Amino acid sequence: MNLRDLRYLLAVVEHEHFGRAARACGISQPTLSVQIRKLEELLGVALFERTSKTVVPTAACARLIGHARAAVAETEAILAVARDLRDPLSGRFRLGIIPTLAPYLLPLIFAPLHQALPALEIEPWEDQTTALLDRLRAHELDAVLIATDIDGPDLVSQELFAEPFLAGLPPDHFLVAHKQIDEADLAPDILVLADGHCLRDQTLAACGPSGALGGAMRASSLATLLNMVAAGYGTTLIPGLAAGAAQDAGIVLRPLTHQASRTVRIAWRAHFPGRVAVEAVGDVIATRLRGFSAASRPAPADR
Amino acid sequence: MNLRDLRYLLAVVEHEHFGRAARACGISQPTLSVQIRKLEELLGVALFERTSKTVVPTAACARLIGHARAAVAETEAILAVARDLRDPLSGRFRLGIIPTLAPYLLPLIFAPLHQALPALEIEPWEDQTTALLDRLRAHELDAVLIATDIDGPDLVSQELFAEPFLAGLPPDHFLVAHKQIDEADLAPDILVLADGHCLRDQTLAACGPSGALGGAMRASSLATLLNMVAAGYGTTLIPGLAAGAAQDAGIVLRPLTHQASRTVRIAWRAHFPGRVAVEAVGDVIATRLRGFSAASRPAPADR
DNA sequence: CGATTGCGATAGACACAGCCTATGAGCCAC
DNA sequence: GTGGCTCATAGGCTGTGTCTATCGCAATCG
Repeated sequence: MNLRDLRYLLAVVEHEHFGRAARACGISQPTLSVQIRKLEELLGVALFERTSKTVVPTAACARLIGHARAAVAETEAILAVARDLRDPLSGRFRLGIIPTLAPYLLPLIFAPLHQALPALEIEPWEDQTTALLDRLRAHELDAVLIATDIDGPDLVSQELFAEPFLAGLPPDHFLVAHKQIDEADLAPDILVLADGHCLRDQTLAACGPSGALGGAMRASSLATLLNMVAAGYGTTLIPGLAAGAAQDAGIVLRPLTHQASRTVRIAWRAHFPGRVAVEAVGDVIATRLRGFSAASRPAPADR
Repeated sequence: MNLRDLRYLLAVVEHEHFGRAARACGISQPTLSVQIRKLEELLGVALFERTSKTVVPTAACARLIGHARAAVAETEAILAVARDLRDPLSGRFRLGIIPTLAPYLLPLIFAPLHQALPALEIEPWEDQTTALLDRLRAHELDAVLIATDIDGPDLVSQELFAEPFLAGLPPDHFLVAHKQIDEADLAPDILVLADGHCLRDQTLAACGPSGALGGAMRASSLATLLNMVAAGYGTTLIPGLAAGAAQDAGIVLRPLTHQASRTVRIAWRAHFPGRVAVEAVGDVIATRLRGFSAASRPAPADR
């Protein structure tokens, strides 16, 4: 049985006239006659009582058309829903973001995203990189914002912007006297985040593994870390976007000699059909952050 | 869009695997891939996120499958209902019967009909011939039992049995002395039914138009007529099937010289698809009444 | 009363859509 | 690297839905 046949059936029921029903269906009358006849043979039931003057639905037909109408209506609904869903820049967009980025980046991009992609409902999800990638692979996220390179061939990513690090010092630290600080000089009393935060690895990579970096001193969040540095427990690397928060906490910032930085990227499943939405989101973020790394570097001062 | 495509869609959603879904649908995997691809193009929406290892429905797909399931279910319902309706010897059967026949014929045929056609629900409708034919033409009846020939080419009929007439006399009527009565002898004081009853016309045709037949004396029902005859108001022709009722009323019956009779037939629309049901009903009635006219005639005594 | 009109059914030709098999391309495991 | 799994692609075939042309029937009209 075919949906087309059901439409034909409904048309004949409505018009009680093969010629007019055929015209309404955009087909010729013989075609309609043949198709109705076939439907009757398929169902094993006479659907219409035809004379040269009248076409009247049989009792059996009356029992069937309700279901036929419902079936046709459901397929119309499918088309209607599909039409609504057609715009890839609409609907829910579940975006994972790492914790050292989310609190500082989200306030910057929320408004631009809403303005550029008004139909896209961004649903942020904050977790560490590995958890985000797991959820991404499990189709529980549509894209993630991370600061590391990604692995397998199942995921692809795009660079959005470079986030420079700054040296974060307690106000009374002896390095405060320096205008610029070598990453390695931070190592002796550097504080880092707990395992799993990519910022921890990035800090260690930039400043070198200092055996001294207080074993117990692993902050569970960047906010905690900032407060500990401000309280004089040690130094740390501050991601550029958190600079404001660090200063608010009372931390003194200094540019780094080797301009250590991390690259923020958006990643998604290689086969994700909503790729255009991901790229649109990425573009908005990259545009909003354009010039950020340059501006926050000590140098050119041209903007 | 095609129902087949929706079935394919549901299969892929269920199996999350093109090969197995194709096998479940009884088609090859390439065919399924192509059809799903076409459906996606038609809807303008990606339905599945495919990798070499996994097939996962997209969010859009999840929004659609409910409707797809409903549409498929409705068509299954159509097939199921049609299966139930397929037996032409089942369902409602609206049977019109003329008033001079119904009370006496129905008790005879109800049980045989129910036994022979248990799935057929006979719905009797009692009215005069012209009203019955109107309703028949209006598709409000499936067949009618009448005692006249029918007209147009839109209706066809089949003879069921001959119903002989008997002379009906008041017990004290002078003709009671005769063993057999000539139809014409009844004319002088004959009573007839009201206009519209075919029995009226048949009586007049058999006995000849007697100018004397009391103008005001037109009974509205055969039962009334019988009682009036029994009370001595006149004579009449009694249809054979009403013989018992006539005797119960106190009427004396006598055979007729010319063996006047009427033919009971079943009629239906020439294009009525339920023709087999009509003929089955007719057969049951004819079988039940077989030998009736012979038996009620005075003669052969061989049965 | 024959001609015309309007109806659905039928016949034959054609084109397209769905199906197949064979093959390709990507990924994974051994 | 090779074999095996996945889905995608290509090319050829068949079935069927479609058309136009025509028929048969019944009602209407001049």
